[in-house]
Amino acid sequence: MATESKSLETTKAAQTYISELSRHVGKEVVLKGWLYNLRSSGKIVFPQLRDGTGIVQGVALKNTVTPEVWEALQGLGQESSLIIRGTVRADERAPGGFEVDVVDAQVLQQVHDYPITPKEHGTEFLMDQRHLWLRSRRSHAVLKVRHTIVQAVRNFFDNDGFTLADAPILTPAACEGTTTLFEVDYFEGEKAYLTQSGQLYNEATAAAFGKAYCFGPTFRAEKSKTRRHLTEFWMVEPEMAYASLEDVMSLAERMLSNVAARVLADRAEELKVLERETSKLESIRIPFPRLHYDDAVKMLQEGHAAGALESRFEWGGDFGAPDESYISNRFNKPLMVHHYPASVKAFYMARDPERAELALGVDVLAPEGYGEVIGGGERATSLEFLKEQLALHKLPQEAFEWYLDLRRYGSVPHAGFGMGIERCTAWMCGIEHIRETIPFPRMLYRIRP
RNA sequence: UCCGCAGUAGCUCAAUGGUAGAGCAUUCGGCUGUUAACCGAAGGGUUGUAGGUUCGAGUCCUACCUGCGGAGCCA
Repeated sequence: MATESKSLETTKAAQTYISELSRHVGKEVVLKGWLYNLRSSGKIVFPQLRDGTGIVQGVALKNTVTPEVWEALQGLGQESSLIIRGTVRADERAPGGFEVDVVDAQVLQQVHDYPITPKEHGTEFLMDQRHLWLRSRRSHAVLKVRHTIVQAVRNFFDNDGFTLADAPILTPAACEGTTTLFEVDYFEGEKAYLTQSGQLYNEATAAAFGKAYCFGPTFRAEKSKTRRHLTEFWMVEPEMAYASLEDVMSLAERMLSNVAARVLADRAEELKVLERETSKLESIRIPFPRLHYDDAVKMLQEGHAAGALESRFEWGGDFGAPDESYISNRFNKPLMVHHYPASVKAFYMARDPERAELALGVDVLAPEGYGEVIGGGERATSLEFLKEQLALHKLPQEAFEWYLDLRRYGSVPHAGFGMGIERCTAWMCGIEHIRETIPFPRMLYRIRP
């Protein structure tokens, strides 16, 4: 239910954004946005305007505005689009510190039935209304933090000598397992899949640029229904030629501490909206604790003996969610667990020369139960070893010939990692659900809106 | 795929097996400083679907549907 406004004359006026109001105190400005909330008290109304950069309260008195303006503001519903002309005034009573004394107002569209009210709502309902929920303070704050994380990550790599060289999204074969691929039926005589990692292509670009990274969407057809999973998520993957496991761990901790510092500096307001304890982010500083898989297993077995864990963890397995939480909760910083058994890691992982059963891999486990945010390691360099591994993992060698070429022509030690942007965002924001960290989440049982 | 939980007004939730209710939202009225404003009034329901038990089912039973949480797997 909506009524169109007839005259849009004032839309031509130069717009001031709410975030810039401090520079316009005492001056007249034109604000263009949407009604966040309206309160009225007889002969005074308080329209709260939202414009994407902030929220500000306007004040209109019946005897200081024209009858037309007064009438236009009466009974205006949430998210009505409108333009306000008024004078900026510093006011301690206002949440943002400023108010606007309304001189003129132009309603572009009156709205009366906006579905998201200022009261509580369930997640299912809000997710169905995601296209509108994005306008809320909370979504706005989370996505602003995401934006800053992406920006910080890219700046970090750009300033560290990395070249952005994106990996393809349509691929002919799996990078890791074949069970979690989305199949695309388009290329003649051949099946294609949506990428589940840019990893293998990064190894090619690292050999071309020395240090390269890709940043893009990733698809996993996992039947996972947890707060840590999306079927479509964004991943940043750096890869370095002439680099070791040690180099990758150092890169990961430098990047994460850099990102945390950026979020603290640029998104203080948003962290406040999200009621995030900033001390948790302040502790994300170099160096991060490092734990050998053997020692992690010992820690888990002691945990079981002390009654903190239900089942006794045996050497050789991969950690389950409760195991991860138990270990990472013993540290107040991100924890780097390295030297996993090769059997639980991907085929391209390099082996520990001293102990062939160990892979030179590392997982970075975020504190507070956020789990694995980074996975990476050193890659195998030997052509023969990789051929064996492909066979062992029952992967078709023809599909990987181009990859094997990287070992035929100038094979060097190299290493890299992948970080899930959404998991990182959920952690920095301190929110329960990863699905709030992406504008339009795709999950098992959710492809709309 | 497996285990557990839930579906009642637009939304969030109540309702011993006995007349289906409240707050918010909406509509109307009141209020010159409201902060999820407040006060008064009105409209709003095939209780997820289909069966069953019962004099009587929102409530008990069965199946299905939808969603949520977790496991496995992963970032």
